[in-house]
Amino acid sequence: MQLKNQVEWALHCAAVLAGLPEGRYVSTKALAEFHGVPKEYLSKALQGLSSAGLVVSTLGPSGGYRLARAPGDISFLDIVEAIEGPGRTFVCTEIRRNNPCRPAGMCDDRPCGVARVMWAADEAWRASLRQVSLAELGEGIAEDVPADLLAAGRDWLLNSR
Amino acid sequence: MQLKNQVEWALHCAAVLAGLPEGRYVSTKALAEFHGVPKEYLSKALQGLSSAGLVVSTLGPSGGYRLARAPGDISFLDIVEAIEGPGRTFVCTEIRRNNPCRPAGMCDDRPCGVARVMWAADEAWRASLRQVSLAELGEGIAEDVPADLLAAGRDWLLNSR
DNA sequence: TTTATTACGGATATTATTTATCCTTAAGGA
DNA sequence: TCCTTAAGGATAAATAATATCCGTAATAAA
Repeated sequence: MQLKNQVEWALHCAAVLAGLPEGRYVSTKALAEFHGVPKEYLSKALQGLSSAGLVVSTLGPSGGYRLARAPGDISFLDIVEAIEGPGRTFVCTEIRRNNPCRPAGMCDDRPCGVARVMWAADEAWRASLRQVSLAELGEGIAEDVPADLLAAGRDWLLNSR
Repeated sequence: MQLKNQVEWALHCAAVLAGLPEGRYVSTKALAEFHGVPKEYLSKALQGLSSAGLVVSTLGPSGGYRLARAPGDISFLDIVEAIEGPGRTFVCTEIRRNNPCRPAGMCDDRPCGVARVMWAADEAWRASLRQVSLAELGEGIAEDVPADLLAAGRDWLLNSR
């Protein structure tokens, strides 16, 4: 079980967009070259962010994407779900119903005991992702990378057309 | 991203094994028919549990599997990892290295900020699974299913050959 | 107004993973 | 001796992930 690599790409793109000056757009092409990933496929990930309402797009030269909300209002979970969908990692196929000793309809109102535990773990995962925003990601990155290098990245992205 | 259905099968098999009298074995065939899943493929899952040391197998007629430890000493995480492997759900491909503005070797000692957050969520998931044992699963199931039905299931499994 | 650039979406191809099935081997019990 | 079993290798089928290609409409710049 592994998350799609588009999740990684989307998160890095979002991190980059979060660092840009208000109102500036960056194109798929620039994001793809900056991250060294295939443009056409990255485009699908960005469309996912767009249809989830996390980013806003605009057409034409100088078009591209920007965040739809403040970085503090976009969580990791928002982005992961935009790419992976809202489904759970554990899917219960109700194999308890195949039990030959089980009367039909028994406990059908209550989720299977196995699923209850697995879903609680899923929820712990989600809760962990929900509590970290792009703003906090930015703070973490600012501790790793000197400010002038971050600025150089911004300039590269904004002047790459 | 979805867990394999073998995870569900393995958990249900483990739950069943946890409810058996000490020292009794149940065959792949019985477990497969009880749960309504393909025997040959379930066998692979059980082999996974076996090579992870969670169950003990024995050959010949009246052979099969039993738990290797007390139900209280086997966690959900043990079983999930036996099937899915120990890897993380988020794999960092270090795309930050492709950043054209980044000096080679920069922060290579420190994991990427995106990965740090994703791995913390992975760890929350694991911690949640680690803290629930088969014994606790059994308690939860005992609340759902009347004792006589549980006994009927045990008998079915032990007398199915 | 023209032209270049862009996001968007559909169609398709390629590759990897999941989900099986089949068969042989060796061990164990009746 | 015979039947049953787990183990493991080989292979096939189905599904999902990872792309690539192309046409369309919108938009800004020239």
